[in-house]
Amino acid sequence: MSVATRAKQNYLLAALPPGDFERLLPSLEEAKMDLGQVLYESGEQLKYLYFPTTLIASLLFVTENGSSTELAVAGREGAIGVALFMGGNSTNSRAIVQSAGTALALPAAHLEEEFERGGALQWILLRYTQALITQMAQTAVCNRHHTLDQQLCRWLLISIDRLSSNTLRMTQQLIADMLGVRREGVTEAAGKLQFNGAITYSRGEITVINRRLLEERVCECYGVVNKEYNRLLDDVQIPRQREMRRGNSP
Amino acid sequence: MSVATRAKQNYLLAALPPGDFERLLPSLEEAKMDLGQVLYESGEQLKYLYFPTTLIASLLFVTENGSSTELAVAGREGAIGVALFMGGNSTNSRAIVQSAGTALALPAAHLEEEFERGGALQWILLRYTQALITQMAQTAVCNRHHTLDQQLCRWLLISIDRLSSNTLRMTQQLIADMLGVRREGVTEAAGKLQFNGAITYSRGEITVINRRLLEERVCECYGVVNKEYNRLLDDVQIPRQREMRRGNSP
DNA sequence: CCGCGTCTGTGCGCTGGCGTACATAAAGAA
DNA sequence: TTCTTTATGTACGCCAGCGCACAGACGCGG
Repeated sequence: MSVATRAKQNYLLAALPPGDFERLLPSLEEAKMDLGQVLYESGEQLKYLYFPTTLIASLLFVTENGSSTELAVAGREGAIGVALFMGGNSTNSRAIVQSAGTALALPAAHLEEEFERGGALQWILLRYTQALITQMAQTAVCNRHHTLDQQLCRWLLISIDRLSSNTLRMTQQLIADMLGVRREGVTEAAGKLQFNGAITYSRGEITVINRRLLEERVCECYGVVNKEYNRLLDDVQIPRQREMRRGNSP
Repeated sequence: MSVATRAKQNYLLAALPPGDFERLLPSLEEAKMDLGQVLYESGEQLKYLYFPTTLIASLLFVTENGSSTELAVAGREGAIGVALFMGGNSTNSRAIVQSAGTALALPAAHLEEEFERGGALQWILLRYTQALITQMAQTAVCNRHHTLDQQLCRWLLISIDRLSSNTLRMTQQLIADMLGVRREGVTEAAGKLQFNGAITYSRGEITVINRRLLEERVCECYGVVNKEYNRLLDDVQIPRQREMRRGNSP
């Protein structure tokens, strides 16, 4: 598969107008990554902006005492490493691969160069960042107000939305780490979902067999974030018909 | 007090190089706002980017059932309405005045124009946004892992950091709404702090009398966010000595 | 000065999630 | 096979925070 074909699998890259897309292409490096692999570490100088094509990554924060919290998830609909163009070049969070696959890596220097042009890439990345902010904000809300059961549903939906299959390779321990809860809590919540026929699982493989049931149980956060993504990305996905600038004149 | 003098009270504006600063000045409108006043509503088209000079604003998300969560706080060290330049021009959150005071309002059109230049203002606003992201992320972490007692300490410190006094006009009910908890919970936590001599309060007025005690009790989140702000803002505060571009070459 | 609205204090039962400890079960290695 | 590791199930006590109900207490307006 050519890099161009791969690149089209990432929604942000696919939304670039032809000129910008082709200018970017030679700088993109394919990266195949396994479950648990670290894209960047907290405080570390970022080297690449990653555009996932098939992988999913999780943005985690790890506290002093070792407990963690997932702040957001990014897959083919987004990019990983926004601190590179926002300034600072590093984050407090850690990004790890939640589902193995490939991404295209854009070296920091090329990203900066392209971002500085102030063209389509800048515009798209900023909008995506806005969507990412929404996701993080909703995570804060969800952590405050919603039950573990609901959060697990949300997490499962978010994950399979970014995959082409509805099977995840993921132990309950790992899910617990993402959600920042006890593993036993996940066991219990997952048990209920399995009992209700929403999912099946065994030893590190979870399959969603009835998506509707998850959607019935999930909290509003899932929908809120999706809606906001769509609002922002709908604009992005017809970039050629729009003026490549900020503002939303009709 | 002249607009220029006022503008210098906001750290972001103050950090602009003379040229950019003066170009911006005529567009800035002074706004005096009271406690509880809404800067923008969820989903509403933003009209201004606000640079607080003395007021503090709270970014809130309100869920379907009416409970709320504070996502971040912004005062003279920042700006309110980042969605304006990030794209989308609206947010899911609501911004309300948490402590009465003044702000300078930059109309959306002027902001866009200036942002498009890709100069100092863009650079500073993006960095600030990165800091804001950190704050939101840490709120998510804090909501997950830390106790109400700790969160109240954090909230108090964040607030007085943005004021010149250490007295807040704020009822416990309002604090509870910000933190997304019960009012009774705040009463209890505040009671402990008063007993320990960290604060005093009565009927909508809280005074921090021993900051150290708060710092001893607060969770790591407070420090993490501050440190990241400083890392990002230290660069900003010596803008004339730096090249006004991204990257952090020594 | 009185009355009323607002703000704060307190009590009680409930539940979600935690910490801990240990039991079973499946996959892989020898 | 048998042993070992890893994944999942279950149980028990504990506590933070919730929801609810109501009791002072302060302050303002009439």
